[in-house]
Amino acid sequence: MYRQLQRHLIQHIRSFLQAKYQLELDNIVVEQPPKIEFGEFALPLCFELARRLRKAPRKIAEEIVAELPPLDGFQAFEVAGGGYINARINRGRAAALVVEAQADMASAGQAGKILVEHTSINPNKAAHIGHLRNSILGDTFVRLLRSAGREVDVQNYIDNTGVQVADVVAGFVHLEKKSKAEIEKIMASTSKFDYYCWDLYAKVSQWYGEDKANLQVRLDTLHAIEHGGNELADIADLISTAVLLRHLETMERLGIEYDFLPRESEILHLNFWSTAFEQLKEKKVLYFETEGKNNGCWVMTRPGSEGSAEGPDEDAKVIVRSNGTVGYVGKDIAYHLWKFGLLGRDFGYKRFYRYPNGQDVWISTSPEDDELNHPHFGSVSEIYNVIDARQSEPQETVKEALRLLGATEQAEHYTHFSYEMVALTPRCALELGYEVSEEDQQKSYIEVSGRKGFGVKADDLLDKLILAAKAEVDSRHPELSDEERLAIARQIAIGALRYFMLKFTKQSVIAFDFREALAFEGETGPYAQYAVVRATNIFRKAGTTAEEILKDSADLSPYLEGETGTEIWALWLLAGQASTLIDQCIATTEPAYLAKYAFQLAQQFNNFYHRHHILTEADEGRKRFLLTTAAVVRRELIRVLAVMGITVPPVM
RNA sequence: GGGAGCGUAGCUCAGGUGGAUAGAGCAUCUGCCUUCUAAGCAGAGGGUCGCAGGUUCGAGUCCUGCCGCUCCUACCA
Repeated sequence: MYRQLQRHLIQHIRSFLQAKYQLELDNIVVEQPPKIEFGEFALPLCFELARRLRKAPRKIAEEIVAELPPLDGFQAFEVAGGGYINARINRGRAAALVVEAQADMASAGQAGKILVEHTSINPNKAAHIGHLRNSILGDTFVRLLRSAGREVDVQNYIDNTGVQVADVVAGFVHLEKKSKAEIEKIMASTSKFDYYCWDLYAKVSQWYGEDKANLQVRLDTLHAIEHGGNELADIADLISTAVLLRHLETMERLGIEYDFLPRESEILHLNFWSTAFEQLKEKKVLYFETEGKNNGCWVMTRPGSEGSAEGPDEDAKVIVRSNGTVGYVGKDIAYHLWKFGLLGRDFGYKRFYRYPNGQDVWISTSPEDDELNHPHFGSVSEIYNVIDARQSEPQETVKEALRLLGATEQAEHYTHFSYEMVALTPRCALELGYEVSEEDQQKSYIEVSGRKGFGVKADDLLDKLILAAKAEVDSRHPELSDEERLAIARQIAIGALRYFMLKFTKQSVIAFDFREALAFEGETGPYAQYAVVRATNIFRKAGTTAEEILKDSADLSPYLEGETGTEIWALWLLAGQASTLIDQCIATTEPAYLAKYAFQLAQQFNNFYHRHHILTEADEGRKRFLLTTAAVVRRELIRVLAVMGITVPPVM
């Protein structure tokens, strides 16, 4: 409702300004007045006009208000403050729009498929809370896009041939002296092979520090894996596939699913790089350095730098080393050319995993294993890479390479969805039994490190949340079966976790603390879920449903006037802004706004719930109005929570 | 050295392209369960928006300079 009316208002003002002053404003700012009594929209444009028209803002506002023609759906335009123009909408009409919800549905899907890449955890250890932030942000953004009618493919990039996997392979083979068969036995004996690798990974990192020769083992292992077709590569494939499956299971617990898993092994073996290298050389994006410290390397000038006037550009980014091997940025350039359909090559595809709903996850594979009738991923028009802020430099390099290759359009639709890391508070680290140095104890947070085995595992946190929620549900609903209570506890735990990860803005480091993450009160997911449950209870006790109430609505305008009416109208207005918020979250790639909105809507509903007792209302018309109010808020709250991947239990 | 970001209540954080009296949650204190579930509601205290200048009708927001903190800046991935 709000989004639609706002568009009409801007259009109306624009054409009026053109007719009256021959003014063409490309950006008409619309705000919401600080108080609902002032109306629904506030236009500060007269302050801007004051300079151009050389008149006092208030004077201009009076002039405009006096001559502005009426607009359908709007009741009045008024001058306020030092020169604001406030607009009042017709409450009854607007409320009817909210009830219908038709006009507010996402604008017809724009053309062009979008690719969102998120999660991309190295398949050598269990997922931790930092990975959770990535996946939850990415998954929520996917849901935002889909709710706006966009077609989205979700990719989870698997670096199955990198050093991190090599580290664990070296750990199994050299530290634990395990054969492939013995590793397979370990896998079969545990349901959490990723946990086993977590500990081993930490041990290996320490082992490297003990002897320089061990570092050579690491390098040799890496090279064997990259080359492929040997025992170590087979073991790497075995381990990385097993850990990847664990990651999919962990994410599935949170309702996070993928469409395609491109692997680095295919990027290597299908020679994506050599094709990209030809293009990069031909377009002179890379040049061969013949002197200085980068002598013998293929390098790229850094974005923003003009290179040095004389002598070699020592600051240039090395893409191909002097020994002829390519770094990961090079492989990433090739991969991104593929994403936009500019590489001229494709992966092989095979099915890897099937979700309970029948949806398949595909994985990249060699041409021999390519399944018939597979879907094609890639060749999209827009991409979003959910990758933490530390990688912004390489991300810029890839984008710059696209630009220099002439793919300017694609580079513009390349978005690094950047976010800050999750760290642990020193208190939390101590609680977990880690040794914390004096120096670290003084810090406000300590960075999580998979290499040191320092962090909170995703599955552990979720288990802890479920346990805490279960205890609450047990005490509140002894009449339910254990199975039912567990199902509810799971929904609450997921709601708490997803909301927690979304409530912070992306650029804020989350200093993780169990006390806050395990909270179910205040600004949390369960708070919003509870508001919906309360609304549901009203309809159940009234012997009807919210859907039924919304089917036929009378004229609500009589109940939206006066002091009480205005107070309830504020709730309607907020409920009518869901689509505005979804648009805003997409435009700014910031899901936190939606979390904030959901909380505010729940908060205002709880307030309404407390002040207006619906079932004992004697006036039938008024009772009907209050029920409609609850039904509308409930529907929008459920819708917004669903975009955040949060479902609502039947009772709490 | 260069680049990016951050600094707002005791703590954790919001504060679209400058706009009306700087807001939440937690914590502390005071009330409210015979009512549609108290995972809730109402209220109180708590602020030199890091510091100093500048831009203008107007600055937490923009510019400059300081102070403090973090990350990036390898022929590792």
